[in-house]
Amino acid sequence: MSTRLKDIAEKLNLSESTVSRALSNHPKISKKTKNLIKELASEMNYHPNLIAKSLVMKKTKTIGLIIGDITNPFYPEIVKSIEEIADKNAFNIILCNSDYDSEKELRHLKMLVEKRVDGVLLMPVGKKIPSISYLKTNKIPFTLIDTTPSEKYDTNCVYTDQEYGAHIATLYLIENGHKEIALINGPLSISPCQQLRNGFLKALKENEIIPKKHLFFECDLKASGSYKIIKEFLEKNQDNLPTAFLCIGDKTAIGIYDAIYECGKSIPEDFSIIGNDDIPESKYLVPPLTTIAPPKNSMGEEGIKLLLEELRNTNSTVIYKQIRLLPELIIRGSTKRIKS
Amino acid sequence: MSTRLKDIAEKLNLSESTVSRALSNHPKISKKTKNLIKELASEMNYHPNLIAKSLVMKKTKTIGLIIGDITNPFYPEIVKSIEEIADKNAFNIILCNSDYDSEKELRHLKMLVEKRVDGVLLMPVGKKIPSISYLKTNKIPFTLIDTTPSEKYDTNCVYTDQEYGAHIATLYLIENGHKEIALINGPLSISPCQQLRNGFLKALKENEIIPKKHLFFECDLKASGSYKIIKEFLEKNQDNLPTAFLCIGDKTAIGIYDAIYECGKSIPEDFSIIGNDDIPESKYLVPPLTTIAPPKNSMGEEGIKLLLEELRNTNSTVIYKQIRLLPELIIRGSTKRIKS
DNA sequence: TTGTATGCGTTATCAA
DNA sequence: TTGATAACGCATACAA
Repeated sequence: MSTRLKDIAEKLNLSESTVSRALSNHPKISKKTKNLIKELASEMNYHPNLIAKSLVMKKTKTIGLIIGDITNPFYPEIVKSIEEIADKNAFNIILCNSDYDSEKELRHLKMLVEKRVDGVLLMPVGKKIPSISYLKTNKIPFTLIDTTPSEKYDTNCVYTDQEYGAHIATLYLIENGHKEIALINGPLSISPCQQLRNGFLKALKENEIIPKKHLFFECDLKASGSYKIIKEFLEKNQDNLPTAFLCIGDKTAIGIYDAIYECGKSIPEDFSIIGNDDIPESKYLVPPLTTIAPPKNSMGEEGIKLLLEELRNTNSTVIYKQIRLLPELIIRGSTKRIKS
Repeated sequence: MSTRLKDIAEKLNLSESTVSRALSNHPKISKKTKNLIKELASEMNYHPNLIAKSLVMKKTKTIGLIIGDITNPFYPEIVKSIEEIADKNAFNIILCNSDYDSEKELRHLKMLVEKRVDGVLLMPVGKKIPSISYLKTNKIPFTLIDTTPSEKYDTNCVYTDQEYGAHIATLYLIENGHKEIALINGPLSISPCQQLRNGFLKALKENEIIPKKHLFFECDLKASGSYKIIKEFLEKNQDNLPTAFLCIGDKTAIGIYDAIYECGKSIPEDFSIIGNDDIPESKYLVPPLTTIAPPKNSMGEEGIKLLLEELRNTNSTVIYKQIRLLPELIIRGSTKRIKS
């Protein structure tokens, strides 16, 4: 049994309240007794029971963080900056992996609510409606990270403008003489893929390049997905080939590297490639991958800050903020100027 | 205000206790009232307050996990397997980064204790004495991951036998004709570095190779550390060069890659290199890095299992287990057979 | 400046 | 099968 306020109080013939006050630096207490109490407390190896305190205060000083999978190199930086700022504000993080499964996400969410976390940071998977409405109906403060808010819900969120990223990446290719650009996208049902497409089309249009149907591909988001599709494409087509690939993710780009190399072609001599995500291994690829880098640290920082702000805000009227962050094109070795 | 047992009880003219029993599937309760209560509970959007429950039960179903830095690619896999198994056992994880600072580690530890986590999983930094004795004196169940127990403490721990790893790696080099092998180590004050050295020396001795002083290096653990030292070494020495490098970490190996390339030499033609850690980017290096791979998943799994076991064990006598795990040599492209 | 009493939401013990 | 009551460890309003 760990020692309680009561134990200290009894030894000193004081009341629990004074002990409580002494230990929480309450103003109305004499220096003498305060020091006395503090000394004994540390002698008795007292550690306040934050569970009991939470019950009284209705605050746990912990927030829930739900991500896809910490093993995905996209997340660690985000998680780190969140934990860092949370720590500075005396909050702890309960980390949950949804494994991109919205049922699991919801299950975690329920647990977090039952544990009475003060708020939730959510990086939702595909259909985010159930989780969001759950949070809403239970009035849990939360902010969404790396997702655009659906129109139906007003929420705190921070997102990176992927359309912008796709746009500058495509412009960069065009400026370097590329006109036949393939878009290796993921399922169009999810927002980032739509945004990639939009930014891509926008850049094409601005340069009066007509999109060609046979250069649009849709794969799953693993390296193996793009590998298969592009390998087959390269084997079957000798002409009408693109000079560049714009990919929905770095993993996708890696699949394309493999496909290209297996066909005896080289990068960037035969094809320029741009990825998206800037996962750590991308800079070690041969050649190092040019990629659209999301502002991971900012996403984490702004996300947790937004949440903490809402937690501090005692007004009943909450004003939701949507923070738009811009990705950055990191130019490495997988892109090359060609004669146009 | 979220709804409480009391709210449900009042609406039904029942006592709190029956409602409690109904909701926790207590046997002694009639089906009728049970169903009645359950229905109303979900109607009223009831979520049990686990804080209150924890206070009574003295169990929080959450465990603290302290690692160095989630941004270090060594950790995510470990964290993932821990979270997965914890989840299956209805536990949550509070994640803390120590940033390899033992004061910060201790600070986190105190917070975790105050939050009354049921147990702690600790991947301690250098001097682990303060944290461990803190856990001991407070009787917090814990297990150490990726660290050998100091003799003074008996604790639960899972560790990988780095001496074994260094041994098989060195043997592999020797079998492939290498005799002049440089050891790029970290500070000998920390245990893994000593183990690396021991395994290395053992293999040398078994093959009657006499260790040469000028082939022992001691750097910090960043890529920049080994880079500087080896670059200088290669520039100053034309002969007496080693044919292979055994490194304390993959990062260290990356620094050596850079140094070697800048001196116009190549891998593995001029030098064979073996790393240690198997971080994700290593397989994308050119050439892909041969490395000693710690059993990350097993470390996480065995660690959390050990802790859960201790938590389940209601006996007052605890038997501590030390689980020894073996690393594996992953042979990729950075090592080559030479004529001996 | 200190003490008393009450409540936070739950489970558990004992009666009914 | 159900209910009343105490307890978990703390904070706070009110009284002294």
